[in-house]
Amino acid sequence: MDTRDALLDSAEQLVRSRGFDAFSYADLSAAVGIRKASIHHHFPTKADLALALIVRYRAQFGDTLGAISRKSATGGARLRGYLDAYRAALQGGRAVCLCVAFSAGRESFSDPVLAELDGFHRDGAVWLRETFAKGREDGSIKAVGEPSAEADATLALVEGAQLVARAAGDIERYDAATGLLRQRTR
Amino acid sequence: MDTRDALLDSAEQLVRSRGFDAFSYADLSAAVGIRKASIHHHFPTKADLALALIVRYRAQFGDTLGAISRKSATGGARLRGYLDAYRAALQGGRAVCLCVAFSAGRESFSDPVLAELDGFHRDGAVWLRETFAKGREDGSIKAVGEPSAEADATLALVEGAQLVARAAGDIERYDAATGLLRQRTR
DNA sequence: GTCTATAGATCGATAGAC
DNA sequence: GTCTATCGATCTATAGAC
Repeated sequence: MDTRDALLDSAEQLVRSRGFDAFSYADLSAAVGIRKASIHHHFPTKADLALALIVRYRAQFGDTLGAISRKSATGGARLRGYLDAYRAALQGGRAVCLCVAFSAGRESFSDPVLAELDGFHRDGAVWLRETFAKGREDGSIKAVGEPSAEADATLALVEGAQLVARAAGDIERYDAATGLLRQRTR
Repeated sequence: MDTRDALLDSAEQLVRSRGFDAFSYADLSAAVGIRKASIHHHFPTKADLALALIVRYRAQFGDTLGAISRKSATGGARLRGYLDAYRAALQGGRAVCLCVAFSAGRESFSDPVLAELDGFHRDGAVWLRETFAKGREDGSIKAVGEPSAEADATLALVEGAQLVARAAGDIERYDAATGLLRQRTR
């Protein structure tokens, strides 16, 4: 793996576990094993690093959603895959997904970063809307209301569940918050 | 109002709009109109300030929930009051409530602060559980599942809705995320 | 209780050798 | 592309006069 990717990987982990404002190039230097000045060669400013992180994350998460779609026969299976993906990102309660971390620190970011963050949320809402529409058609999700309203509610639910679970450092909170929704897929 | 309260008020606003790590005693000094060194007289360390903020917020929010309970005749009315309270805290999309801000920055806090934060979440979950139980009895909330599961889901939903709305700087996102739940109270 | 002054650390970022 | 060295700004916190 080249240095740029290693920097992005370590930076993403630091953002997700500590927050964007709470880690420094010194932390990143220690994690990757090169000097602070060398990081600036790859990402001249921290704003450049933030943009690279969110662009990569949005693309990767789009791939993840595509993979869930392909292997899920029903809308309910898709929704369970989505809940599982956010659950895995919690790392047992020691991190949140990058979008939650970025949403929480939105004051620190430039407009291009905020635009990507908004795009990430819109991507997720579109995918969820299709998922609920499918689940309503095939009967694999119970009591489906307006799909776009279900999508907006589900996006907020999983991000809030991550936040609450992370605050307590306990992944049980995520399961408790998402339990009713998961039950609707059985 | 005495200086200590003025400091807490300004600090709370700064935390909710920028995040705990992203404001400094210099910002607080400018907001309140006394010198940085004078702030240390009231709150020797920033950790002391954090604890005072969350303790006060937990107590105030408990009062708010009590007031909602007293003026609400049904479980549904209580739930609408809860959704309204979190909506008002958004300040049009320019801030989040203190618990969301603290949850997001949990790495910056000492154990006593995290214990208060957890207490805040437990208080809210207990109140919501009673609210859903009441709404199920009096028929003012539709399709109520297990009250404690409804409570955990609702807490995560409103915190996530705040996060998404704040990220976009648009309170419409809060209304979109909470619309289905609100509909269940009609 | 508020002030001036400053300590000591850390921050993001840059210059220039190799 | 990575390094040493360093800059100027900012951070939390303290000392001591008033």
